Amino acid sequence: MARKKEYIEEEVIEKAMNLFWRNGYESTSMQMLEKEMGINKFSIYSSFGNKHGVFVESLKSYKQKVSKIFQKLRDSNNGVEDIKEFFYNSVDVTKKPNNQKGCLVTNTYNEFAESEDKMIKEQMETFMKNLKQIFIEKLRMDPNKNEETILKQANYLLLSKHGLAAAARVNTQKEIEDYIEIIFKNL
Amino acid sequence: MARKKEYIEEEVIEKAMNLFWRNGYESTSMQMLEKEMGINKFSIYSSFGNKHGVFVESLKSYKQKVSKIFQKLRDSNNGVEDIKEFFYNSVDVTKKPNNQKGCLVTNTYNEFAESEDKMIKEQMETFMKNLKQIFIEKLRMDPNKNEETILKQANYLLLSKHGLAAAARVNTQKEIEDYIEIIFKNL
DNA sequence: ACAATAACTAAACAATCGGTTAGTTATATA
DNA sequence: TATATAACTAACCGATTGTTTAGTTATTGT
Repeated sequence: MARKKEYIEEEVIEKAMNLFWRNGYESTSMQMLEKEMGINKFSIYSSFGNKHGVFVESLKSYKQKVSKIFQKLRDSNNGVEDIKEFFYNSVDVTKKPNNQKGCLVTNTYNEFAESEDKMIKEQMETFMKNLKQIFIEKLRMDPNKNEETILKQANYLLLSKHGLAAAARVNTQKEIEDYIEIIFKNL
Repeated sequence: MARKKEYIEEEVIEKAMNLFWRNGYESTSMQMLEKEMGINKFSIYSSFGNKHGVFVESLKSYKQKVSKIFQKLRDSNNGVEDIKEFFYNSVDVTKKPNNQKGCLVTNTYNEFAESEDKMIKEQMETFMKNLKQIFIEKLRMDPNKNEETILKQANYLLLSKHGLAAAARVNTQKEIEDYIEIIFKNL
């Protein structure tokens, strides 16, 4: 029928995701996206509608990227110890390609905290809910914990994880390690 | 010599501060500032130089505003328990005027994490350093803690406070209370 | 090989950004 | 009261924002 696309949407979205991860939503312009994604505005708009659409797809791409770490946590069987391992994995900067800092979801959560963007907020909610559910399952592996304690501690871990992701952007590796150690002393 | 100013700089800066607090730096435009401060651009620029200048003064205004809570913490004598009280005070939304969320310093810390703005970064550093020093003094009130433990726990509290301020923007009062309780469980 | 059509380029769009400036108004001092 | 001068209004600046569109190029099915 007609001409082929000269780019793969999944590939250019991953590049966009890295840019959003580094700069946040507002600070990332269409010009920057053009350059980073290697395609021009027309292609971006025809593939993803608008800037917001690029961002939503980037978030999905990010979720897919971290789903491996999530799956590893889900599949493990050492309870709280696995969560600790998960915390360490999520701040391991050596694994991150371009000096990426923190967690894209947490950054987005913060940047959109006062916004009314339903689509983004919904994505955030489900992400957090999933994570909390995994925490609950891991905590249940300890027969000494009752259900009330488990729910409280899951909440505690969720907020700690949020704080950790925020801290990962500004604090040193050493400070973060000390932080994680004490987090899990309280469980 | 000449005409009098029709506004008080401290007053309009407090209004600007509330706007920055709600929206962050980038998302706050000069137009919004004009409206909120009740004066026009010329006056803003003649009093504060530029947008950045308005923000720096807003940060100072914020520091002054929270200095009472800081002083209360400094003056108290119950060690860790006072820090816990301080944590509760800093998230007490009922005391906040216009649905303000979180802490302006922490929001700024996050927003400027990847920036090279030395003036802002320096303000952040001194703020955090002061807070950490207060934590250390409170922790030293416990004779059972050695100096190494104190430093680690001060770090832990600083990052927890950071996470708390971030969480205060998106989480419920209940979740936050659970979080604070567990933070102080083992200190 | 040709016509249909989708993907490309590049220029332009209105709106908004932070910031400036020419011209007017008010006031303290002389 | 006259004058110097600071504070005001409001229009305007160039640059950049996200988005659109007119015109060109490449590929496909017939």
